[in-house]
Amino acid sequence: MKIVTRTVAINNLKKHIGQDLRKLALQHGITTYETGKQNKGWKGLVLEILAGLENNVSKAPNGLSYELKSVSFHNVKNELTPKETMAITMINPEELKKHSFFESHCWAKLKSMVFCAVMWHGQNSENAELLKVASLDFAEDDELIKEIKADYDFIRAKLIKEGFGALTGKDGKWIQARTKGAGHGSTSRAFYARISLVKKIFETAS
DNA sequence: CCATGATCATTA
DNA sequence: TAATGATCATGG
Repeated sequence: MKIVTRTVAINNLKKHIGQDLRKLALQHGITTYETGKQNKGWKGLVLEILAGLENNVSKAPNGLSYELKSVSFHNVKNELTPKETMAITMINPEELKKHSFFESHCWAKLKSMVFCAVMWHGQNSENAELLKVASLDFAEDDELIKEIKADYDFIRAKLIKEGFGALTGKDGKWIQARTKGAGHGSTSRAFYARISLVKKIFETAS
């Protein structure tokens, strides 16, 4: 098991900017689209490997103190805009009730992330280029963080007051508690970063 | 079987 | 286009 610091991970990723991720996925034996079935998580897996993490799709933490995330981008009026929201982490109802924002997994991951912008080529895209790599550290007194914390507190209060099932993607200004089930009846929830937040993060990190 | 990766489908 | 909810492939 190699030790990969965040800096090293970023440098590793930067070597691949502009390259076709699908080709790299094949080199590393990651199923993308070849079997006829789409693995929606393949980009994330490729990125983890490219960063030097020999991780699989196990649990959330990459073993270190940072998170590796990828976001699809597409062009809107000459501007590169995030196409989708970004999953941050799963919501554990018990932990959400007990922990404040700065004790939460959500914050732990958010404060030290590595973002990968990936070009989106339409649905069922078979290829994607790595557009950009950015790292970002949040400070606890960051203005943006205060607002995110407010969203967290709002969602937390709603969970306690109305229950887990009352949470919806409508809640929150910067982050939301969307459904993210296994797709077979069971549904859980996860924190998602709204597009506006993703965009802001990239502007800040640039 | 479930948690995790992130995208897909539908609606406005 | 944007927003919200639902879904799939993968490995332990």
